[in-house]
Amino acid sequence: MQIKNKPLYSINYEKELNTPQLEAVTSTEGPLLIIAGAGSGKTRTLTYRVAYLVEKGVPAHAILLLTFTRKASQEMIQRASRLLDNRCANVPGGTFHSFANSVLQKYADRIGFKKGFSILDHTDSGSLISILRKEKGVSSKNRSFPRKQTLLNIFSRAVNKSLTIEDVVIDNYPHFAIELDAIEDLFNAYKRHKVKHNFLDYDDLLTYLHMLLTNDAEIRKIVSSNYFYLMVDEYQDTNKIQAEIVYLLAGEHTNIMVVGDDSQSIYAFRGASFKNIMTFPKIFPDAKIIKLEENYRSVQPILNLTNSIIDNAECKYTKRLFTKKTGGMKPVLACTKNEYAQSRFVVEKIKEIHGETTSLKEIAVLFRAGFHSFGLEIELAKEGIPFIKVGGFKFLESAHIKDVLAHLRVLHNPDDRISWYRIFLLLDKVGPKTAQKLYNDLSKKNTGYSGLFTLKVKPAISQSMSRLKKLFEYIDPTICSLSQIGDAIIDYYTPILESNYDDHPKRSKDLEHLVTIMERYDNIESFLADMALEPPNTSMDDSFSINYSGDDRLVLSTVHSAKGLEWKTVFVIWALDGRFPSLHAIKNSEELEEERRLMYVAATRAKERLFFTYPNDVYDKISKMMLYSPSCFIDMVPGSNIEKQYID
DNA sequence: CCAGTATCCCTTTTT
DNA sequence: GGGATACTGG
Repeated sequence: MQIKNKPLYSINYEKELNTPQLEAVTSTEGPLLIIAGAGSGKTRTLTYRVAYLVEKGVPAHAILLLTFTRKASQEMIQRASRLLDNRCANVPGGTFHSFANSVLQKYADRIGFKKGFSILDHTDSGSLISILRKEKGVSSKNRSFPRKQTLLNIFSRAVNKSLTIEDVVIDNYPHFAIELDAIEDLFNAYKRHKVKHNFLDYDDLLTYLHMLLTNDAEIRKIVSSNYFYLMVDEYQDTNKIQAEIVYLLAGEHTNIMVVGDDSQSIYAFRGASFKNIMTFPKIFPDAKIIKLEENYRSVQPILNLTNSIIDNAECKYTKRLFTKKTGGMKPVLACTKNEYAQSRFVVEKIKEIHGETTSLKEIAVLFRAGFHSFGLEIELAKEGIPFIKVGGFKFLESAHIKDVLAHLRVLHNPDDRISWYRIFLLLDKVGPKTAQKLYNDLSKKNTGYSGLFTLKVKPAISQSMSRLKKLFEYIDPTICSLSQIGDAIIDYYTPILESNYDDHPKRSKDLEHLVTIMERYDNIESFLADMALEPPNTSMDDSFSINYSGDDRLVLSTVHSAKGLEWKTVFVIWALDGRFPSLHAIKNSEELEEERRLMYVAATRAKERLFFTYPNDVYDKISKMMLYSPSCFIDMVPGSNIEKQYID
C-alpha cells in the first residue's frame, strides 16, 4: 500500500486495521460495498474512514454519514475526532429521516409545504386518521372496518414498499377487501390533510425528499454536490425509497460507500430489504466489494452457536465468520418451570456474575417484544438491581408528554390541527364536538395562535378557556426561553394532570425530566424535530432511571434496539417457540426467516457469556395453545454447541 | 353534547 | 390486561 510513503498521515492505518478493513478505509473514490459480519469492526472501519478522508484533505462538510440512529453517527464522529482532530466533528451525520427533514425544511415551498411543518409520529398520525374517519362517517358499528393503528400500518406498508393500497389490502389484509374503497378514500383524505395542515409523517419525509430529488434537477444538483463522499451504515435495513435516495445523491460523483450485513436484516416490516445489498453492484457495476469476516467480539463457542443459527437459514448468506479468540464457555439453554422461575434464574445469575466483578452495564437482557420483560422488571426491582430499559413503550408516546408538547407545537405550527384538538379536549366540559368547533373558529381567523385570544366560547367553558388564553399570552417565543415556556405549560397543565390520572406523581416526574431536556435547546424548532425524529428511547416508567444516579445499570432491551451494541454477558429471555419466533411469524416462511435473523442479531451481541431461557408451561390465550418448546432456532443447534439445563 | 361505565378485541419490532 | 368503541345518564 502506498500509505507507507506518505508521512502526511498521522494515523498508522496499516497497523490499526486488518487487510480488508484497510482496503475499505482507503478506497475512497467510486462505489464501494462492504459486507460486514457481526462484530467484524464495522464501526471501527467507518470511523477510520471518516478520519482518513478528512486527513486526506476532504472538507468535513462534504462528507455525509447516514446511519440508523443519530446516536450511532454521533458516536462515530466523536471517535473520529478523538482519533484525528476536531475537524471530524463537523461531518454531518444522522438518520435518513433527520437528513430528509433538514433538506425539506429548507425547500419546503418546492414540495407544496410551508416552512416549519410539523412531523407526525405514529400517535399523531393515528389521531389524524381517527378524526378523518369520524368526519367521513365510516361507520364504526361496522365491525369489519380496520382500527386506526391497522389503517396506519396499511398506509405505511404501501408507501414503504412502493405498492398501492389495493396490493397491500389484498395481500396482507384480505379480510378487509370489502372495505377497500373506504380505505383508499381515507388514505387520500389523510394525504390531503397532511398538506393542508402542514404535516409530514415519517414516511413523507422520505417520499417527499425522493420526489424533490427526482423532479427538481436544480435542487438535486445543489444537494448532491454538497456531499461529495457518502457513507451509509446498516444498508441491509434500508428500503426501496432510501436506496433510491442514495442513488440520486450519489449519481453525480458515485463516491458512495454502503455497509451492511444481509444476515442481520430485521426491518422487513418497515419495507426494508436485504436485497438492496444484492442490487447495489447492479446499479453500480464498477462497485468494489469487500467482506469483513473476522469477528473480534465473541469467543469461539458463541460463534459456533451463532453460525449454526444462520446456517439453518433458507437462503445462504454471503459470508462466514471466524475468530482468533479462544476459550470461553459454551452457551446455555435453560428451561424453567414457569415465567417466575425464568425471572428468578436471570436474577440469580446476574447477581452471581455481578459478584465476579463484571459491572452491571456489561450485562444485557434481550427479548422479542417490549412487554416480555415485565415479569423480570418486578423481580429486579425487588432485588434492588438498577436497570434501564430500551425500546418498547416510550416516554414520548405517553399521553401526558404529548399533552405538554401539543402546547409547544402550535406555537411553531399554528395549523397543527391535531395539537389544537388535543389542547381543547383537555379543557373541562369540552369533548370532541366542541374541540372541533373551537379549532374551526380558530383557523378561520387565520391569525396564527393569537387567534385564540379573541375566541368566543360558551359560559360553561369560559373559565378554563381564560386560563388557556393567559398561558398563551405569557409564552411568547420571541420573549421567553424554551425552558421558561416549558415551565409555564407545566404549571398550567398540572391541575389537569392531577384530575385525569391517579398516578400523577410519577407522571409529574416525567414532566420535570422533559424540562431538563428542553434546557439543552435554544429554539422550539430543533427541539420539536428532535423529539419527533430522535426521541429518547428509554422508557421512563421505571423509577430507577430517576432515583438511581449512577450509570452502572443492567440493560433491558428489545432485540431491535440492541442492534449494533455488545455486552460481555447476554441473556435472551422467552426463547420459546410461539414467543420468539412469535406465533404470528410461524405460518409465513419469509417472516420466519426474519425472526431467525433477529435471533442471530440477539445472539451475536454477546462477547463472553450467552444464556437462552424459556418457561415451559405457558398458555397462549389467543391461539388457545400450550407453549412449551424452546425456540426452533435454538433447538436446531447441534447439541455439541449448547449446554441444556432444567431449572425447577 | 360531555363524561362515566360496560364490553369486545387483539396483543411485534421503529424512524 | 389495555385500548378503543358503544351505551347511558345527566
